[in-house]
Amino acid sequence: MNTESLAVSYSFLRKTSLFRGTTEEELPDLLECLAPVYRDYTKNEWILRQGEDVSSVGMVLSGRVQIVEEDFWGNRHILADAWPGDLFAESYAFLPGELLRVSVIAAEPTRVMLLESRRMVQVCSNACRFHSRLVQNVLAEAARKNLALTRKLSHMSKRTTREKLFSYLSSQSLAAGTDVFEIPFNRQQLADFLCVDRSAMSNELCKMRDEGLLSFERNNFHLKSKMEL
Amino acid sequence: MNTESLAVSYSFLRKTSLFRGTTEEELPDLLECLAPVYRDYTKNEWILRQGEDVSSVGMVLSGRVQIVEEDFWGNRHILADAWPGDLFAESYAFLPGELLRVSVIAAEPTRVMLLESRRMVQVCSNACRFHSRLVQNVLAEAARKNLALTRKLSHMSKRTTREKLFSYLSSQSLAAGTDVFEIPFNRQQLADFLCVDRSAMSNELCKMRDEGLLSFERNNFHLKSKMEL
DNA sequence: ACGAATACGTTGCAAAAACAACGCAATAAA
DNA sequence: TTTATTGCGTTGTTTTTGCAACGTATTCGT
Repeated sequence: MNTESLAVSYSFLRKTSLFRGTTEEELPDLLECLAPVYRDYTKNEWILRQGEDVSSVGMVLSGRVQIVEEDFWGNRHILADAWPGDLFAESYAFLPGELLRVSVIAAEPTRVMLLESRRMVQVCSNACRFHSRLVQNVLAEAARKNLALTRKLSHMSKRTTREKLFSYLSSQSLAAGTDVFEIPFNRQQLADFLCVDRSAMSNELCKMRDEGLLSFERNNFHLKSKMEL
Repeated sequence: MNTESLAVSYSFLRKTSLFRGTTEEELPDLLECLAPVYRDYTKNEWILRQGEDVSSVGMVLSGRVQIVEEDFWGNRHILADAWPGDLFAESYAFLPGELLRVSVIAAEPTRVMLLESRRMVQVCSNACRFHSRLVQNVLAEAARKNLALTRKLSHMSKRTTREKLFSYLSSQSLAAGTDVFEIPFNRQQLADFLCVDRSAMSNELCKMRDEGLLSFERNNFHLKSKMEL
């Protein structure tokens, strides 16, 4: 692990969810105020280990990291990838005393930026309005993630594949505002998202179609209301 | 719905997750700066409706509200209760343009406080350091919720009841730091949490015990490591 | 001490899901 | 054009689950 402090491209940062909306001119001041720490890791090097108490938000600048979980028996599960611009450990950083339940490892040679959460929310005489933007972005990201998790959970909490499908499709339909809509998944991806078997799901989908509850072609669906039955 | 603006007890507010850590003296200034709107609702009166675009965080002051979801066919599901001190619609409030996918209804005669999210993150000449505390609290709550959802999801994404149990118990064991630990659920609550049938779960648990993978008595569990097998 | 309520395990059966294997059409690559 | 590859549906078999019903020990209220 190398801790040289090299420059980051402002244009790159301004595209990230964290710094979105900051102007070219205020970004340098903001960065100075945040006092980021830059670190370089080789492939397969640990960035954060399960059990640590972190107080900084991480951002991938280049390369790629994996969020992994080791269970009681030492089995390792990959929970997520983080690509350039993505944050990691952000939930833990804002919860002092909460120990990491996951580890973060560099999947490739990777450079990251660490931002102390304290500095992100703290008052700072000269950069308050930049902080305000930063806080808005962090809150919006947390909120977005929260809603996505809540929605996924509401589908997955259904007992049968049919109910999971209805829950998901109903949600998509309401989001689209019409009973005819397109989904962003193919069958395998939808099955993975709902945590069910693809063929079983495909089967159920066709049964539902045969019963007249809906119709579809590829990713295009049409939910039938009670009126149409 | 009544919009009288009556006082709130400071001692009550200081116990809520949102205002935790504020001092008795700074709270009045902070409240003035936040310009809360107070509203009273009768039983079964809608507070927020699906499809609305909210920009304020709600807090229940007295009574109780329910977060409900209406699906494509009009079936109503109760997603959660919010009690005095609890927030609602907080994820939506920080996402401008994101339309409510749930409704909020008063389950009893209820008084709520609405706080514009803009005012919570905005710079304000005289109360910056109070805002800093508020922002910390909001972020910490979002982070806490996020972690809880992620963990629950990681259990629920397992295919079989046995795997769900292992995922949950392993997580509890790691949190406790020992292989002997207590869980905060009885069997029915655990089954509800993992979204499986109680009797099927009980059955699986006993099979796992008979196979020597773990032992338990009531809420006390002991996970056996590979060494012990 | 008594009956009621609760928590938990157990069993059998029917329903549903996972799994594996295969066929077919559409698309992409050679 | 021919040959892989991908996406999707279909079928049959095995495993797992949900569901309903019941037995028993423990707790609780009176």
